[in-house]
Amino acid sequence: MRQRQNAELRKPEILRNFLEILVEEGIEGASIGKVAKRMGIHPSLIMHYFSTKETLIIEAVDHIVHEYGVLIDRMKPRTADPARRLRRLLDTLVGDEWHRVSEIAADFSVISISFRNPEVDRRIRRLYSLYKRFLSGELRALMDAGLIERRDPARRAELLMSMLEGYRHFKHFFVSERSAKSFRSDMKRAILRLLGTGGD
Amino acid sequence: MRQRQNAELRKPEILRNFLEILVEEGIEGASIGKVAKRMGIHPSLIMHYFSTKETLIIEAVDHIVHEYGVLIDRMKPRTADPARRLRRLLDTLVGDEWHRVSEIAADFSVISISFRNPEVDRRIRRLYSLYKRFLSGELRALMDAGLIERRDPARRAELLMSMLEGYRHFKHFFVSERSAKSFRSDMKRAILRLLGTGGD
DNA sequence: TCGCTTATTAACTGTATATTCAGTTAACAG
DNA sequence: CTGTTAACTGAATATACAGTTAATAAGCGA
Repeated sequence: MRQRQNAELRKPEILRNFLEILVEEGIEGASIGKVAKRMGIHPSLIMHYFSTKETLIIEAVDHIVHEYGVLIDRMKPRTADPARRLRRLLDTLVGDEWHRVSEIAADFSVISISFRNPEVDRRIRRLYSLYKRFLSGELRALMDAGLIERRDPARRAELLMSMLEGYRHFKHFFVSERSAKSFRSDMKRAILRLLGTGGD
Repeated sequence: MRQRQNAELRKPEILRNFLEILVEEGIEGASIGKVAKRMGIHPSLIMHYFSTKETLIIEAVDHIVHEYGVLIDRMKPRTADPARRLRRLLDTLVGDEWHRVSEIAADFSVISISFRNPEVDRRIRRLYSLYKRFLSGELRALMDAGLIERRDPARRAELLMSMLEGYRHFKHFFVSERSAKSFRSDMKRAILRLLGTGGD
């Protein structure tokens, strides 16, 4: 019996290690045995905290989803000035911070799991709903301020999310081929055009 | 020895069954044993044709990539009339056919694999290159015809691909919530706006 | 110090995994 | 009919897997 810790410390530590393996080896390579070996503990200790692998996966997904939730929350505007809000929104959405939170490899694993795991699917959908609600609200405010074209905010939000998801996906495959910077500014301009700002 | 077939028949049959399981259970659930059981053959027969699981995976990926390649090829215009070409291109890109070729669940699995398998990664990148080259060419032609705004065709192609990838991703999560039809027409209009057509 | 809770390990189970190898059977060419 | 090739099977490999149960040991309050 090496180190003795309590659940408050051990559980997140297990979760962290599981997520690391998920990134490195994908869901097909993420096993309880590997997590235990990496941590230098007995596999059954993991079973002690998470009674089944399924719950370990769910809690890992919850962790990722929660991090994105926090990020969305942090995006909430601190200023009333619409022009600054728009700029800040854009900078955040196509900024690096957003993409640093969670490894894209982990996200793909999670989505991959969601195809067969209804619980995981529900969580992703809930996150997207939150995201959409936030963006719709922001767009509506920008429309009211006359900064972007007045259209159905929810539908515009869906298009915007679609674009951002594609951006994220593509950045992974093209960031090395060409400077990520110019792709980012291209994307920003494309978003502004989609939203219908006066200029450009 | 039940049925005796030759490699030309057996190999693709194994591949087909493997892909089916990949869609149903993901890469984490796709095993040689399951494929064998589903086909009513012995696991070692699969090893006989594909000496390792790795090559089975690679050949499965090749199959999917090839199908997309064919699709891109089929998109090549049959008419010289630029307006019709633009319409046809749009219809194909956001059309159902494109998304029916391969199950999106399989695609996610493939991308998921690509994070750890350089061979698979290479194949995806090659496909994207082909796709980009095709789209760049088409956009250039449309620019020459004065139908869309004149800009760097390659960069516009990247933005377009990004948008389409996001569309594809999102359609899966939102198609039930709202009519896919209106989302599709929204997307079409967004693309036209991105490309910069005269009206809207 | 006693006793309780809980963290932790040890020793398992049964099943699934990919892969190997040696052998068998069918088809077919000479 | 014979020999060769290729399709196919069966059994066995070692390893990894998730999960169970029972035994220890540490910490802590009484």
